[in-house]
Amino acid sequence: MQIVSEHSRKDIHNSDIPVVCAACEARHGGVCSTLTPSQLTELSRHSTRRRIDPGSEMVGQGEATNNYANIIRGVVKLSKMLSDGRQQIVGLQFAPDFMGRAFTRESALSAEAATGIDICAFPRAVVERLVAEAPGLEHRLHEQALKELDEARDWMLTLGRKTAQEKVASFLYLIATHIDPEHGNATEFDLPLSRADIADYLGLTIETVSRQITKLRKDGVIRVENSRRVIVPDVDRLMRFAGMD
Amino acid sequence: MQIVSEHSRKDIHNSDIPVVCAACEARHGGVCSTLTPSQLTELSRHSTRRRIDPGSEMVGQGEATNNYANIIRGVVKLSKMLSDGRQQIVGLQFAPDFMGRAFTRESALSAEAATGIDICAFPRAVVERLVAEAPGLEHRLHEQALKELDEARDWMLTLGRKTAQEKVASFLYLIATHIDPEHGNATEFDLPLSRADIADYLGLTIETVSRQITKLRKDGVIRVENSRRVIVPDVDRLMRFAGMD
DNA sequence: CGCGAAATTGATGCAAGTCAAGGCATGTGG
DNA sequence: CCACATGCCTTGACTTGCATCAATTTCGCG
Repeated sequence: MQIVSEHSRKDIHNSDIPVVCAACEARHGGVCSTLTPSQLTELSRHSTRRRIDPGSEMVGQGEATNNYANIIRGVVKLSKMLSDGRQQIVGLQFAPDFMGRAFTRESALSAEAATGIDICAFPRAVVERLVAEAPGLEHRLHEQALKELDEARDWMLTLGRKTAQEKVASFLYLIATHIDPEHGNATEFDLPLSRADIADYLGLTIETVSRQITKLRKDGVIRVENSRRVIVPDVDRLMRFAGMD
Repeated sequence: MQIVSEHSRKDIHNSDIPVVCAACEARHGGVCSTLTPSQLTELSRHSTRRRIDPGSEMVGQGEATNNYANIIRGVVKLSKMLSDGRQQIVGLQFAPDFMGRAFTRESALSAEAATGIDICAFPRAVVERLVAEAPGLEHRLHEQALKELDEARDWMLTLGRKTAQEKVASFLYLIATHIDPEHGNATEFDLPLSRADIADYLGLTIETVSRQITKLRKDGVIRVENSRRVIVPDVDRLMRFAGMD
């Protein structure tokens, strides 16, 4: 867990938006959008910005979650493990998602930075107090939970019923539609996950992921540079390879 | 979708609990528990009891959800399908779960009665009005969403990383812990799902499910009668076969 | 009893896993 | 600047677990 924390302690007039928040990339998509300026000020007084290195664990499986956070930049992977070490990634969170679980003290998951990330973290207690007085906030958290539930169920279909080829194509399609702001027909991006992580997300082995990527490349569905950078000339075609119509 | 509906239109004093609700099996576990007597009366004035036959579809994939419902009795399966017909069950709902999605007009799922079920259904509009005035209700719905999210993620681990044997054992363990009120070390129950449904829930084929059940039987982990009735002499042992420690 | 649906069982094939070797970057110390 | 180590990724040869195809068998029910 890395450093660079920075309390915002300026004397701000209540009706103004705190400077840290005004410049915040997550201000509109994130939970903060439902708060009044004074609530935002209250929250920001207790918030800390953190930069976290790729690969470092944020919350271990079974640990108490004492903090909530908005992801400002980067990708977080949520995963579960069996006692013998088999692992499954059960969700990815992209900026500006909200992280941490309202009303549940225990996390059954471990959260780990897939890329380098920036977060804006708040202590549990402050969030819970705000939830009690701002009904819009709970509504917002509820919506986020429903969105995650939909994503989880979509992925269950992928895990249970798709072939390795379709799984890998589905993953690439997911990344293409979540990372790249472009929504045109062609797109290009860096994979936020290693082959090992992709395998854990898709319920496959590293070797199978690698072979399927090679196959998609040979079929002209994607082009690959440096094994991390992917170019998708035709997103619709990728989607068809993913078994989605 | 089957019949036997019965409006509750008695003249009830506001401070009393409606008779239909007083006798309702779902009153405590379900969403209704957070409502005041007058809100409960309001809700019950618009509610209908329905009995639904096994196998009949309640909401199709992509259809609008115009009703919410509490499950009074039975098991509902939520599933998703690919365009070529491959199917995956993404969740089971047991009484007294709440069904239907708050704040989302489209269901990306289809809901089907796995067993014969009884539900208590309310129109969308009434629920939404109550949510607006009863903050406790949204909290309750939020909690249900988080519970379903946890279950979905647990199942992702099962789908992605467990062997066929572990998957079937996991399913039997799930049913044992959800159907049977007994929490002792031994238990006995009827499977609410056919082999085909079990296969769709586990991402396997009917044949593999059947073979693994036979194998568990030969290993003495379970006993089977009439192919639906299952006896688990040692639940902890079943749990170990499910890959859970 | 006899029909149809559901479940079991067996034989065979194939997709994905396993095991093992090698490639390709990036880093480090001599 | 090179020699060597290290961490990913790719590729190949082989194995295996589950799917597929094909009969039966059992169950539920008129």
